[in-house]
Amino acid sequence: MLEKLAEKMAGEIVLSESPGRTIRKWRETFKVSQKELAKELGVSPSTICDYEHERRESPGIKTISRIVNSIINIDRKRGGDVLKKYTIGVESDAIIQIREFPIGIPLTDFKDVLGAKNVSPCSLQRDIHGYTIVDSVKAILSLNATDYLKIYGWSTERALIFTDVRYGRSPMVAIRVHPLKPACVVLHAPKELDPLAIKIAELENIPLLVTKMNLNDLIKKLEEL
Amino acid sequence: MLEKLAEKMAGEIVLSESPGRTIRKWRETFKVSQKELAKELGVSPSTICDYEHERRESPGIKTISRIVNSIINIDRKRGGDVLKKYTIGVESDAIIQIREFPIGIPLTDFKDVLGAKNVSPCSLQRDIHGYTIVDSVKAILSLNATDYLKIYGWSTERALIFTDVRYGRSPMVAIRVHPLKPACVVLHAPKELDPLAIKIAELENIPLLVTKMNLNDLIKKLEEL
DNA sequence: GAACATCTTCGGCATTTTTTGAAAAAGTTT
DNA sequence: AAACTTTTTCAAAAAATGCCGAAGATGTTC
Repeated sequence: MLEKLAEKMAGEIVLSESPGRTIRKWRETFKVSQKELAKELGVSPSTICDYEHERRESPGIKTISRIVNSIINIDRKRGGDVLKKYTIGVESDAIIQIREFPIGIPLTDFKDVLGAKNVSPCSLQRDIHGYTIVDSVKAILSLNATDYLKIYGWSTERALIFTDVRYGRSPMVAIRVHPLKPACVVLHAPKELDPLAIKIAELENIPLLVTKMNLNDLIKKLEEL
Repeated sequence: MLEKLAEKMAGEIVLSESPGRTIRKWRETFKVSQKELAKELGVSPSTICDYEHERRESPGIKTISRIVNSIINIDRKRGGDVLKKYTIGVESDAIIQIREFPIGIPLTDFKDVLGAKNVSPCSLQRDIHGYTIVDSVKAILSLNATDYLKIYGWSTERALIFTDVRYGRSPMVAIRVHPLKPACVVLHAPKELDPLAIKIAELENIPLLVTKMNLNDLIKKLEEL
């Protein structure tokens, strides 16, 4: 989530008609003075001013990267007040990871990477555009209906990976009652598998995969995708 | 939507551990050769290669901006095949505009800008972080449950502005049955106002505003926010 | 309005970028 | 394996960035 904000800031600056003004906009949004920012960056305040006034027409990306990170960092040191405004609601630790793929990848490839098995009678003939890894127990405890938005990154054409699964029933029930349906559900190392979970998968026509891969390996493998 | 993709590309490149590899990732995602990209940019292919190999540690943002725009442009000239993959689902014209504010703004300010009236008994003591303008008739015809995600940009702390409104009943019913609730609903120039709409607003405790401002003016005013 | 902090402007210099073109390397097709 | 396209490497020269520090302008607070 935070990563996305940083990317948004950087992207906006780069593509802006007036990069300097955009830098300023963000600095002011975070209520950081030039002096403060300069100190964090280890440069003199006049340098910041020069950037904001576009004395350099095309600052290097390292400079932009440092500026963005410094602004965020200053806010963090202060307690992250502005940051919190962007991380909708509470920064729940129920969501372990959210990722988007640059382009759709075939679900079958995704399955193979996970070393997973399709336990539902649903076809894997489709592409997904990202995945979300959710701690199923924490999710039930901490996520309210609105927070589900977070589970879906950009599109619903994504896989939902549930970890810490008992029987796989509650994750599927949650999906059943919610209007936003993922393209695929992955249960990570369930103790047992509730037939009802499979039934729901069938009803909703959402492929249900099961993997027993170690969680860290799984995350690593996915990151390589 | 397209703007966001460009921003994402630029932001990713700037903040990447390896900007060169990220440039390459995007070039390849769009299936553009170095030569082709070089031609579009008006530089020699070796230049592109040098960037991808980070011969320059911190290229200027103008360079990045040109690269991102060129890649997208090439795809566009070809028919926008890759671009389409990013505009999740159909580029519905039901959504007229989506915007995020850098920071929350008081709902009362928002109301004043619209020259709107609060027809519900709900308090305006809250901030919103963005708004979505939706053509209510087209929305009913073309948006399915999953597409509602699009209506909500980043957060649900936003105003939903419905245009082309008859009585304001169906927009409110849609909100009633959906788990994601906006912070405020604005009806644009309804012919009449159904009491049920107000009742739902009250039940859900969502302020219901009505404005008669001309749509173009309204969009313009909002853009100035 | 004096004292203060914040911001703006700019000369100047070391360091980098930007870019080319040519030649070599790597990958594809036939 | 020849013919082809695409990618890699690199020296060199002009241009631009990155940065400082001092002096002036602008705003704020007491």
